[in-house]
Amino acid sequence: MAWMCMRDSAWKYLQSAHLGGDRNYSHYTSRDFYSQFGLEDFLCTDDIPGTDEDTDSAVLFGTLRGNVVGLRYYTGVVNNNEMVSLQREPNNLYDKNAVKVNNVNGNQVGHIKKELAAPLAYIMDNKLAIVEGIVPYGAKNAFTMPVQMSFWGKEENKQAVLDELKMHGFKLAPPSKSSEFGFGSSWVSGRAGPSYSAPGHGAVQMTTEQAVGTPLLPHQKQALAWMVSRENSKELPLFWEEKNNFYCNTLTNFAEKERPENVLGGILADDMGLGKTLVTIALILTNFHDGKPLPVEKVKSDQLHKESVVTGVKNEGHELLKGTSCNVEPNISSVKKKSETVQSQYSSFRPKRAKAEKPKYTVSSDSEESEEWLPQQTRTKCEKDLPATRKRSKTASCIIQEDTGFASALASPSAPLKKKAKKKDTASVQSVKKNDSEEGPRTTLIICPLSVLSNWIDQFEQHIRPDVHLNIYVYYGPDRSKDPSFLSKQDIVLTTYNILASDYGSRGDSLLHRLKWLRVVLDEGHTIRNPNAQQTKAALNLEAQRRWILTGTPIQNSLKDLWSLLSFLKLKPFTDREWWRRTIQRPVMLGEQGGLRRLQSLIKNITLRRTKTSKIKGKPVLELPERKVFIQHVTLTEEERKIYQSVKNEGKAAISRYFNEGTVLAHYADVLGVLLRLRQLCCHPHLCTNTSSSSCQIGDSTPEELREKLVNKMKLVLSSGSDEECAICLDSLNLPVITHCAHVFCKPCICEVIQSEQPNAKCPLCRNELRVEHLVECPPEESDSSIEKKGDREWISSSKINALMHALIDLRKQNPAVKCLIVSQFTTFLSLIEIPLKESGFVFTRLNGSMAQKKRVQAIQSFQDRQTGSPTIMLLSLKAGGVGLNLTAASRVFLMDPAWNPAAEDQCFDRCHRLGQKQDVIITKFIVKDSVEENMLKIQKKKRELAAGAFAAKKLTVSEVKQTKINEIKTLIDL
DNA sequence: ACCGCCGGGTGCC
DNA sequence: ACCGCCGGGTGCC
Repeated sequence: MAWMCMRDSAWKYLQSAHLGGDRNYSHYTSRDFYSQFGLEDFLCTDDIPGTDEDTDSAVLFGTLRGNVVGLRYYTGVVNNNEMVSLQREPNNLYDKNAVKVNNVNGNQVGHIKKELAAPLAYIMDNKLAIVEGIVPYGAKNAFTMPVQMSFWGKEENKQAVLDELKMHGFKLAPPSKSSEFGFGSSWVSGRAGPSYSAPGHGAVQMTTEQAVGTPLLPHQKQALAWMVSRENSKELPLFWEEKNNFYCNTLTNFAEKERPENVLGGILADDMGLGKTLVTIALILTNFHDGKPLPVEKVKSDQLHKESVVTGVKNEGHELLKGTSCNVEPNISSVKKKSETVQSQYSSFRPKRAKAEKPKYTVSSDSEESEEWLPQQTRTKCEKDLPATRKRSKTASCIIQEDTGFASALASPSAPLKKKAKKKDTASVQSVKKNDSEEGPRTTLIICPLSVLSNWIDQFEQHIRPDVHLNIYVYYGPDRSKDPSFLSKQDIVLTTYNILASDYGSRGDSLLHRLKWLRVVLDEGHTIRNPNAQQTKAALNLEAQRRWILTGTPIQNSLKDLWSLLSFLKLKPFTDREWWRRTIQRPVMLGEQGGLRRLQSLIKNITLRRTKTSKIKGKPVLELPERKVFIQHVTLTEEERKIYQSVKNEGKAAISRYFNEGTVLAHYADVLGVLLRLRQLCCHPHLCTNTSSSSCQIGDSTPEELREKLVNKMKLVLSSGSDEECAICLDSLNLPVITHCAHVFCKPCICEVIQSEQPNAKCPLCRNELRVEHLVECPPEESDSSIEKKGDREWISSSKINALMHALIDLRKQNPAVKCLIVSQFTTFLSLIEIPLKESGFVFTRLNGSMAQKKRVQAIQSFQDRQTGSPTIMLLSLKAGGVGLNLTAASRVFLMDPAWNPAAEDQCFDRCHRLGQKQDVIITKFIVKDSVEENMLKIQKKKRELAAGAFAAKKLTVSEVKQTKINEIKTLIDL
C-alpha cells in the first residue's frame, strides 16, 4: 500500500517534464513500476507539505550557466562533472549577496560571481527555489570555473524566479530532456556509467570444529556472517571507485586522496521474531577470544592462531554462545587483519577487481539463492545437524544473574551489576586495565526503546555462557553512572532513546557522546526516521567504529525517512541530506531509472532483510511445528433440524423470489440476514431468535425508524462475518455507511461517486437513487447488553456445544495441561459456551475485539502462563486482536463456525501457530452436516484456489464482484 | 588628446 | 588570467 501515498507531485512533474502537456498519466501503474525493483516499501513520502525543504514537490524551472570565482583563495577542489553545493553567505563583509560554493566534502571552492549572486541571494533567501550546481569542467581551473545551475521549486514560485533573474539580465534555459533532471547532465548520459549489479555480501570463513548443537538457526548464521563480513569489509564503500590514486564517488563525482571510511555496519531488517537480538549478541561475542574481549585496535595478526589465517579461526567468541557449533573467526579491526582471511567481494561493478581471485564463499542477500553462504565443509554438517527449533539451557550469565530481574536492574542499575563485576571479574578487569590505554574502544552501545530493554537483558541472560566475562551496564534511571571511564570499561552499555536524547539535549557534555564506541546498535532503528527529532540528532552524533540498525518492520519509511538511517551509517556522501536528495531521493521520486537502480543497489548493499516466509537452502526460515486441520461433522438433533429447515425454507423462498425478480443484490442485506440466521442455528438455537425479520418494507416508516432499520442492516452486514468489501474501492470497508437501498460502502468512496455523478447519482450495486444526506453512518459500538439478556434465558445445550464439550473432556483426560482456543464469530455463542465450561470445571479466559486494552493484556498473560491452575481454554472471537496477538500456549483450536473468508480463519490459527509454538497445532472445525456451513466450505475452497492461482492479486471489477456474490448466494442456499 | 593605443599592474565575495 | 579592467604613459608615419 505504501506506493499509494506516493506524492502526486512527482507524477505531476513527470508529466510536465517528461511527457509534456496534458497527457493522462493516471493509468500509469506506479506499483508495477516500483515492484520490479522490490522497493515498494520505500516509496511512501507522506511528508507534510510546507515542512522543511519540501523538495519532493519541487519542479525544475530551468538551468543556467554561471561562474565560480575566487578559486585561488580556497582549498576545495572539484572534478569535471562534480556536484557542488551553493550556500548563502549573508554575513560576507564584501557582499551581503554572497553565495559560496562548496564541494561534496563541504570544502569551499569559491563564490558565485557577484552579478549572479545578487539574484541568487534574493531567490534563495525568499526560498523561491533551491539552486543546485554541477561543475562541468572543474579540474585545472586556477581562478574561475563554470557551474551549471538547476533551479528547483514550487510551480507557483517559478515566475518570481524568472522575473528576478531577468531583472539582472539572466534567463533560464528550459529543462532539457537529456539532463536527467539536472542530475549530471552530460556525464550521465555521455557515458555508460557503472552498473551497480548487486554485489554479493562478503562471507567469513567458518569452521566445523566443536560442532555441537546449533542454537543459531541457518538464517541467523547467515545474518551473523553478513554482519561480521560487513564489520570487516575492506572494500570501498558502495558508489566509490579508485581512480588514479584518488577515491571517487560515482554519484557526485567527488574525489579525494583520502580513502572514504568504510561503512562497518548496516541495517538488519529481518521480520519480527527472526532473532535479530540473538544475532546481535552473537556479533558482539565475535570480539571475544578465550572468554575475554579481543583487543580491538592493537591486535597483531600473529596473536591469532597461525592456521586461522588459512583455514579460518575457530571462533572463540562464537562458542561463547551457549552450545554453538558454527564458528566465525574473531571479529577484529579491519585495519590489522590479514586480507586473505576476509572473503568479501564487492566487485561486480568494478571490472578491474572482478578479475581478482574469486571469493570462496559469498553470502547473498537474495534468500532464494543463499546456499552459497556457508563454506563447503560446513554446509553438510549444518544441514545435518540443524534441529527445527533451538534448545537453550537456562543458565544465567555471569553478570546478570537469575536474581537480577529487570526491575532490580532498572531500579538501581549500577549497584548490583558493578558489584558482580568486581566480585567475579577481577581477572578480566585487570586485563582491561592493562590494555586500556593502548587499545581502541571495546564497548558496544545498544540503544532501544524502553519497552524492549528488558528483552535485551533477558536475552543476554539466556544466551551468554556463564563463564564469559562480559560486563553489561544498563545506563538508565536517575542513578546512572557519570563516569566515562566506567562506561568505557563495559563490554555492553544498554540504554534507551529517551536517555540518549535527554542527555544530548540537556547536558552539553553528554556522557554517551563523549565516548568513542566500538559499536553502536540502534534497536527498532526506525525510531530515528524523523531527522528533526532530538533522538535522531543524538543518535547521529554518536561516535562509533561500527554502526548497526535493527528494525523489525520493513523499512516502511519514505525515502526521506531512510535518510536518517543512512546518515547514521555514515555512508559518504549521504550523511549530508543534500547529496542524498540529489542523487537518490529526487531521482527516484521522478521515476528516473538510474535513481531506482542506485537505491536498489544501496539497499541491497547495506541491508539484510528476510521475512518469515523467506527461504534459506530451500527451507523456510522458520520451521514451525505442523498444523493439522480436521473437520468434525456435527449432526443436528431432530428438534434443531426442524427449526433450521423451517428458517431455511422461508429464506430460500424469499431469495428465490429475489432471483426471479432480479433483485438479489438490492436485497443483499436481507439475504445476508437469512444466511446469518442459518449459520447461527447451526451453532445454537438461541443465537438467532433475537434477530428481527427484516422483511418489512423500508418505504412506509418514519425517518427515525428508517434510520434505525438501516443501522441494523449495516450492523448485520458488518457483523455477519461475510468480510464485506466496498464494491467501489474493492478494499475492506473504511468508515462504512449504508445507503437507503441498504448497500454498504466506504463513506469516502460513495461520496466520490455521488459527487462525480451529480445530479443523478445511482447506487453502483442496484442503480437506485443516491443522496449524500441519505447515507447513514455506523454509530459507535454500544456495550454488549444483549449478551446479558441472553444470559437470563434458561440455558440449553446444542449439538455443536455437545460436540465441543465431548472433545474438550476427552482431551483433558489425555493431557490436562493442553491449552485450547475456542473460536467463534458470535460472541453470544462464546457466552453460551462459558456455562458448560464452568460446569465441567474448566479454567478459561476470554478475548473479544471490544475488550479494553488492560483486560486484553490480562487475558493474554494469564492464558500464556504455563503454571498449573492457569486457564487451559481461551474463548476467542474470530477477529479479535491484530496479527501481533501471540497465543502460542495453545496447541489446539476449536473453530466453532466457519468464516466466509478462509484467510480470516488462517490468520486466527496463526495466533498460536507461530514462532514460539513447540507442538503441532491441531485445529478442529465443527461443521454441521447438510447445512449452510458445508456450503461455506465449498466457497472457502474456491477462494483458496483463486488465491493460489495465477490471478491471486487480481482485483475483480464491480460487475465481477456482483456475479461472485450472486454465485455465492446460490451455493449457500442450495439454489 | 575632453581621444585611442600601449603595456604594466592587477585580480572573489 | 593565453583574460578583462584599471589607470598612467604617451601621441604622425
